[in-house]
Amino acid sequence: MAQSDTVDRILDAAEELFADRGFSETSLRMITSKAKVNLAAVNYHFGSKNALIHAVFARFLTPFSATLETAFNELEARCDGKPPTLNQTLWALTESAVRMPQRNEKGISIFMRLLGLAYTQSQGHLRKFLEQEYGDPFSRFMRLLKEATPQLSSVDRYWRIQFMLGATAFTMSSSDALRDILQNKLGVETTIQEIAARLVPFLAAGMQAEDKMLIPLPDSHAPVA
Amino acid sequence: MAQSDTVDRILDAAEELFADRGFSETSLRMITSKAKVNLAAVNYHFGSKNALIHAVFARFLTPFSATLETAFNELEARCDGKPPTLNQTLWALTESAVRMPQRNEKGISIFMRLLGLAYTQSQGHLRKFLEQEYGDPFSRFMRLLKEATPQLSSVDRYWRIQFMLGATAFTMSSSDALRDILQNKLGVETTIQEIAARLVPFLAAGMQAEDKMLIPLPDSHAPVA
DNA sequence: TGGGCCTTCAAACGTATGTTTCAAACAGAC
DNA sequence: GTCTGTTTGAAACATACGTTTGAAGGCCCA
Repeated sequence: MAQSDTVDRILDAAEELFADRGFSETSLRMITSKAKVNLAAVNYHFGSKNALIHAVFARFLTPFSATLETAFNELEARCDGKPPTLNQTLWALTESAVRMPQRNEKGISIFMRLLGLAYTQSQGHLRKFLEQEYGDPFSRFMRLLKEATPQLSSVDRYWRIQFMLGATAFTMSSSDALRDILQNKLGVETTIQEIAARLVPFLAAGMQAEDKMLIPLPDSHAPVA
Repeated sequence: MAQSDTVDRILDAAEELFADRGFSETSLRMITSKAKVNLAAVNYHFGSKNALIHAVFARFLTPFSATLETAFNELEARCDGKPPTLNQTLWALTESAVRMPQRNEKGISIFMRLLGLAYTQSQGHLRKFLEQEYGDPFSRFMRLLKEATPQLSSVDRYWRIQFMLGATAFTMSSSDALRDILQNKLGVETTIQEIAARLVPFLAAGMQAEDKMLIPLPDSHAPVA
């Protein structure tokens, strides 16, 4: 198949370049020359650069959200009635991500970085696209988190979820570089699974921290309640 | 002074636009028209767009790193001999940020977002600039963290610091958008101080989580209590 | 008042971008 | 083999960008 070959080569090149340099900083010419296809191929197959960005996300996110859906189904079935714990919920997500069939060894971390970029760069179109295309599994995850942390106020939970997202997206997105540093400095090898194994307890502990405020702001500043 | 007026107006406009839209997505023409100065003024006063970006950071970071230095000094003096605790260290940082004299009410949050962007967008020149200009207080902060968590292995500490950085950078880098969402969904107003007050305990709890691993590695679907 | 210096201004420059065009190459069906 | 619809190719398009230019304006001090 000439077509699907071209399409996939474009998607592969775009995915990697976007993850390396961001969306605006990656030109169609970089993508097409890395993919060894004609410049016009992008607009022919995808219609526009924005549509290509969406396609890159869809290629990963569509199967992933299906995997996640069944993982959540199994989890809820196993807990019949009772809400899953925070650890179970986090682990169901982590597992689904790690188990995703990967095109290559850096598949997952590339994609994590893309998600982080999507969240950070205020590319309006991307946010809208992700929300209306994959809002459902996300809402479900949020619901599970809510049921697993009934002791938190809505506002607390909201922010702590953001903190979790941040720690995850940030770490995963730069895990290649971080692993290299660790390798050089401490001579330790690390797999993405091991990172996840360290991350989940960190997140769970943070999520369940009891106090909003351990230390009063010194002197002149009124502490935030 | 006509000059300093122009320079400051450019810096103000640039700071805000960069925070809103990122560096590459903000053109000099947007900046100069928002600042109501001539297009050439940027290259005249700063030399280039990159130099302008550096100047935006320097205007905040230079006084901030001085404030931070004295905060660390005071903290270590107060603890005479003993290493400051994790919470004290985190708060010293947070406090210094919050106490910075602000040009306007959104000063701090704008700048936090800029720092987040600097960390995520892999603008090479920016990273190099920040490292060699403000690397010292950062190293000192790292040393304090190490002394505050002697129970952690180097590897554990390394990763958990990455998690903290991630949660912070990521949250700050999108804090405006997040606050908007929160405002619309729950009708709650949030200041950057309140976000910080929620973030620090989250980080401290995660940093001090006792277990590396509650859950078996993902080959088995075994759940966790 | 006039000369020198710093600053502003409008206009242009060269380059890079996303997108379009249209002819050539190709595939499969009859 | 010829025809038809799809895919590639090289080139051009219009636009936006960062930067440079050279003249005009404003200010201070001799």
